[in-house]
Amino acid sequence: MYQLNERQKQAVETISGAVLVLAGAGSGKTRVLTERVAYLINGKNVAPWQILAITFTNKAAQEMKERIAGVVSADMRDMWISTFHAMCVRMLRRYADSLGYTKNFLIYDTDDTLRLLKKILERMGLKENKSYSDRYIKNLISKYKNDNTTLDFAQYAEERNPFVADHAGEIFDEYTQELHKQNAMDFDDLLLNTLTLLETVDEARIYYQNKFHYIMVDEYQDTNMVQYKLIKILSGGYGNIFVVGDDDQSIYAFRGANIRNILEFEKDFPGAAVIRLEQNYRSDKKILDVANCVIKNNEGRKGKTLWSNIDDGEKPVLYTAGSEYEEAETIAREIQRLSDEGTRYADMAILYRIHTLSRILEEKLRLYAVPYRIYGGISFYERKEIKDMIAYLNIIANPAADLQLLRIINTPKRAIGMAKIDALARAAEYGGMSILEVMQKAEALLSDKALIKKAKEFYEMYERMCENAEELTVHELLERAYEISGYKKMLEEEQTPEAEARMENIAELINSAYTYDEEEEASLEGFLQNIALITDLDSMDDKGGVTLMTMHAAKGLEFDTVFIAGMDEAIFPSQRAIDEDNIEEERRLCYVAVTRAKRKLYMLHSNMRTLYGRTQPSVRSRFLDEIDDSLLNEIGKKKPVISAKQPASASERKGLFSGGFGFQKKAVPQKVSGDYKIGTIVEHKTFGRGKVKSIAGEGDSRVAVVDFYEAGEKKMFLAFASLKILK
DNA sequence: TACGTTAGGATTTTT
DNA sequence: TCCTAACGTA
Repeated sequence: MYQLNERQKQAVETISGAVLVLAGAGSGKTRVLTERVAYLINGKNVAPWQILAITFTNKAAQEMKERIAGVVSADMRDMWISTFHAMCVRMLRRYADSLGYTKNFLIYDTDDTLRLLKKILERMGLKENKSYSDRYIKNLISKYKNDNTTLDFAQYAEERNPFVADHAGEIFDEYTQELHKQNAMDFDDLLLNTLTLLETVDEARIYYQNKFHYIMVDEYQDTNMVQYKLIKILSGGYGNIFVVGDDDQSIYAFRGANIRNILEFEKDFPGAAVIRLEQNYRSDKKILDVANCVIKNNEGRKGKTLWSNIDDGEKPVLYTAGSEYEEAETIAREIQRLSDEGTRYADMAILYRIHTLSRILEEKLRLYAVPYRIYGGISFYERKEIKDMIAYLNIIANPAADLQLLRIINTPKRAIGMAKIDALARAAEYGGMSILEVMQKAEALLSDKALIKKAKEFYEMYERMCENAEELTVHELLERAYEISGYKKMLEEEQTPEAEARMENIAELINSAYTYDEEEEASLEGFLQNIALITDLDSMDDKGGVTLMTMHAAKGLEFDTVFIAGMDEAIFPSQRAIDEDNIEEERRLCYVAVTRAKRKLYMLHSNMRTLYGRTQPSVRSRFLDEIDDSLLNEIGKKKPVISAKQPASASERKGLFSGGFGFQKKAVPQKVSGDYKIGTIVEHKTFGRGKVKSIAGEGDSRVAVVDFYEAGEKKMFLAFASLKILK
């Protein structure tokens, strides 16, 4: 491993006071963080329990733990290396009662939160009101909590969206009350309540301020207002606060991150040292030039210029395609070529702004037999089957967990529908008891015969699940619930690839429970209390395919070769960002995407694109225009060319990279295609099949007269018509 | 209650 | 275009 450079060394050894390290992409910030911990412990005799290191994801925390363990011999179990949320849970479990919760409070994840809000909105009769969608309200509440303003929610909401002013306050109050009644906190409450704890409970504040002599925060540009305040208080004892971040990589404003935290660090912590890490050890100089060219157009930034000693690669490529099909095919073909040259699939990635672009990419990768893996979408613990199984565990551990019970009361199907659920819930409300209790005493409490029967059946099943539960390990309980509930049978009978995947996921869950059971003090309660915070069980196992992911998901990763697809206006930057004038964050995203590449970078744009069912001419991204022409190897058509659903012409498919790039080695099956000519048989979605009678015009305005067999003669702009060429 | 049809909506995502 | 959620019907 290389020697630390001067700046890195300075960052490692400046241990007292406030320090801001502006660490550009690939500048070795993780290295600095681990070396610094090692320096504190080995060199300065700091005890591990006096150190607090905070990350954003479990994965990052895990990685840091492993790397520190490699360079430090001291016992690290006493050192706090965790995410913000895990840290808060730890503090709250200790002091929960001083905030009016019990120590075993529940953590509501996104899904639980949405369910609860749905219930409240329905109760208030706002279900059909489009202004009050559950997702929107959830985001608004989350933003409100993250911002930590002095406004109350009703005011906050009204400022942002007058259409929601009437009921915002009431919804929020209901939501808060309901959570508290359930002894539950949502993700944002974890942070917010910890802040309240530290602000109002002297004992807790003094304890932690004295405990943590050295505090370190990774990815500081992603912190929100509450997180900033937490850090501010926690470092109030010794004042040794060390944050690492890159304002140019702040891409999470939409979920509450506030870039002001990093921009104003020196104001927030007067006398702070600022260290810039600008030497990049990852990318070729030519790639960094592109990144610098783009990011320098941002106004609100600290200012950094990345440089690199590596300079033996090729110029980044800008490829202009005629259609998204051609774009995808170009990528697939080039990947195939690079693979033949010896680049491993796992060292290549395709990045895009929106998930929807992955579909066509997938299609073409399959066509060219390129192995790939798609990341994103739902994470392991958000999957339905996993949440269902967890719900079963939850009701075993806590019979009063109504929300969890409702989740699985009719999964698998038990003929307990809306009407029956309603009746049960009402009886529970009326009797002041849980729904399970109602089912237990069904005969005494209910009158409907069919309902009593169902309730008894369910309760008997539940009892079998709970039988000597205390003596069983978590994975045993899971296996039993899986069987007894009929969930296993349901999936087995489905006989679809989806059900197959679900079964594999549940097997994976049981497996992770098994691992947990090995721990000391393993208990069902312990397992459930931590599970809401775990998310990346499906961590990146490289099975060796090309990686497809959003640019957001790619932050922190690196690849030898990176393709950025869909560099079109309205996609990247997104239409929303253009409308709301949020271009700077998009530009930072572009910077992140570009700097993922180590040796080769391809940026692609298409002159024509079908998105959400509409085929439209597409203009190249403004970010591409910001790059000096001399830095890029431009390939492909400059002028928009007409293309229907298939790549335009046979001559184009042969040598897409006509400048000497990728000729095709493998024969690949192709669908019939060709250019529009008089006599071409075409198909239109509504008009059906027809024959081209004449063509006039040029470029975008090329018009064809088509004689449809059934609909008769129609004049069509080829650029918009979305005609399928049959012959 | 379950299933088929239709209308509307469609970024980015961790905990 | 495609997916989901909500609605109406057997």
